[in-house]
Amino acid sequence: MPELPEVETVRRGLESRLIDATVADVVVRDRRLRWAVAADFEAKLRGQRIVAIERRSKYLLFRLTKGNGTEKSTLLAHLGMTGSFVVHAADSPLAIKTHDHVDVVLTGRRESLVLRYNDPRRFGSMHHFAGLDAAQPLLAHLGPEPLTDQLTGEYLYQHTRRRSVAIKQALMDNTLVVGVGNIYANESLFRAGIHPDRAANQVSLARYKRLVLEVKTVLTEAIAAGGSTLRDFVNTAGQPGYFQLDYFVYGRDGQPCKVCATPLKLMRHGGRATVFCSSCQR
DNA sequence: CCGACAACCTGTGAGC
DNA sequence: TGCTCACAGGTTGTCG
Repeated sequence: MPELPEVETVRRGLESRLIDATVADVVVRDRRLRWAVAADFEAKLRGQRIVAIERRSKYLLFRLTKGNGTEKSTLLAHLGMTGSFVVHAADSPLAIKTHDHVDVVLTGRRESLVLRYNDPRRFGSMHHFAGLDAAQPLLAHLGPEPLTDQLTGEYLYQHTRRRSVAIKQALMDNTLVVGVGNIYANESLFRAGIHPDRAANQVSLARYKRLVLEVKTVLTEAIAAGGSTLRDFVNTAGQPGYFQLDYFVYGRDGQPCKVCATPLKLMRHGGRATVFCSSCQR
């Protein structure tokens, strides 16, 4: 389901309802996520108050405190391919659906809430750890955030000089830059006019500058649209996205390029579909 | 260090 | 209607 814009959409939805709520209970129905949910997960979370909800790459970080506020910890969650968080009022009918794996029951300022995690493919994950630890193994090797000044054309150029992989694959490498998944890699390469199969070390500095501009633009547009609507994406109110981002290439193989009408081509990089225009992208 | 590929899972849609 | 197959937003781990 989620790429960075979707995760950011979820983060904003959760933030609007869960700040200052306190964990009253945790129910884990299936511990078998990407990594097994720790045996002491429920106990660690009970009594914690949510003070902030942040995002790093496609991870959500719920910042927590307990007691007088000096004891800080973090709930780290990833939605994988098919995970979703939906906030329910605790007193409304709550039929358990297939793949509703985790409930976090929260005492809010006005009403009791249930934060429910559903994930059919179970590629998502949940961890609780002490502190705000940037050294957490899952976070330690992540590249810069795309929507910060840390991502520049110069940065990408410098860090791809010895990389012969296709630019498409480099762009999706989380150690180089985070948050660019398959959809937005396809879209930003099209917008930048760069052939997805071009070796990363054969892309000029000028073209990396253009690519960075397009990555930032397409991600920003998608966030503004509330996350793209793809299959089962739902926001934290349980509603599907209301806006289908107007894709140039993603999912359009065989159809005419919206710029030059050349039929779009399909190829694969690491098992992931790449759609491109052989005329517009060089 | 780099790159290729398998693995983790279930659901859905296409084709027969 | 029902079966089989390919494929789907992500990331880690292993091997050469």
